[in-house]
Amino acid sequence: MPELPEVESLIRTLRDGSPALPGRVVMRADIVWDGVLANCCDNVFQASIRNSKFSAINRHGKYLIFALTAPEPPKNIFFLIVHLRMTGRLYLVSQEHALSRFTRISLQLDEGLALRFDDPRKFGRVWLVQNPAEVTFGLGPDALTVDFTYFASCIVEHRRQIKPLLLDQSFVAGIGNIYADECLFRAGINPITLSDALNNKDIERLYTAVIGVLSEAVDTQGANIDGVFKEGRFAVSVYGRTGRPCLVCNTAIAKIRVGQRGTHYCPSCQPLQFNHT
DNA sequence: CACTCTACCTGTGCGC
DNA sequence: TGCGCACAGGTAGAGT
Repeated sequence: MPELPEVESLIRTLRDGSPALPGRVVMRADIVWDGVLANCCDNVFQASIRNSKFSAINRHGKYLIFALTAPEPPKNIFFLIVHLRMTGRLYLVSQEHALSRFTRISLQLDEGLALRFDDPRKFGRVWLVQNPAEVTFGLGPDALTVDFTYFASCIVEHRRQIKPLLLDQSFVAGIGNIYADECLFRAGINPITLSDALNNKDIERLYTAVIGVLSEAVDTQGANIDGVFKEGRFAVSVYGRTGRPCLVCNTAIAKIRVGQRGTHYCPSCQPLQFNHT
């Protein structure tokens, strides 16, 4: 599942890899499945993006934000927003490369290239907007650069289980199920601890864990999880390791459901200490 | 406000 | 081999 580190990794590949996306011009848009278009119809999408040139690539949480320059003066800037959700994939290939059965959009570019969006589950969406905030207005600050004061005050001002709070994109943007489990493990915090029961030291450890886990995962091009997501080299400690020994204390990793999500943790390293009411 | 459930989807992997 | 089914999870929206 692409989360913040996988999305950031993808941006770097598209921006700095070879071939690179910035500077490429869209010759034609092929919408293979129009359910992927979140805010416009097939015709409008094709007409709007045609002959536009890709420039900056950015990200807010798990949303990819592609700046494009329209061809005719005044050459206004607009944005293609992409959310990969769970199984979306975005990649640059030669136009000769055959479409996969899961290709939903193929953008034909100059220089014989194509930007493909594949998504078996059809959960991923794309938007075309004048301002990225039209899509990202509900998101909290990006998890990689969130500041401690904001982070700490949101935690104590709410009274929610800490894991669902970490997953709440309006609190911080970018953490998904895998990294939520990893961050809580590193911080030694039980996933169902109520947020207002955390003291300053706990919050500091959690903040350090969030920034640390996510930046390490970015540095290693994302997570490496058997059968789930194997693009990168970031080794998970608890996610998907149910029943296997904790890497710190050898206790069997437990799996429970928290807010309808599979949740992995070490009962010994992450004891539930203070959920008084 | 916090929570739970459902819908959206389909590939994968299990038990039988 | 093949069938049925639980499972995976990001997000929105409705309901408790």
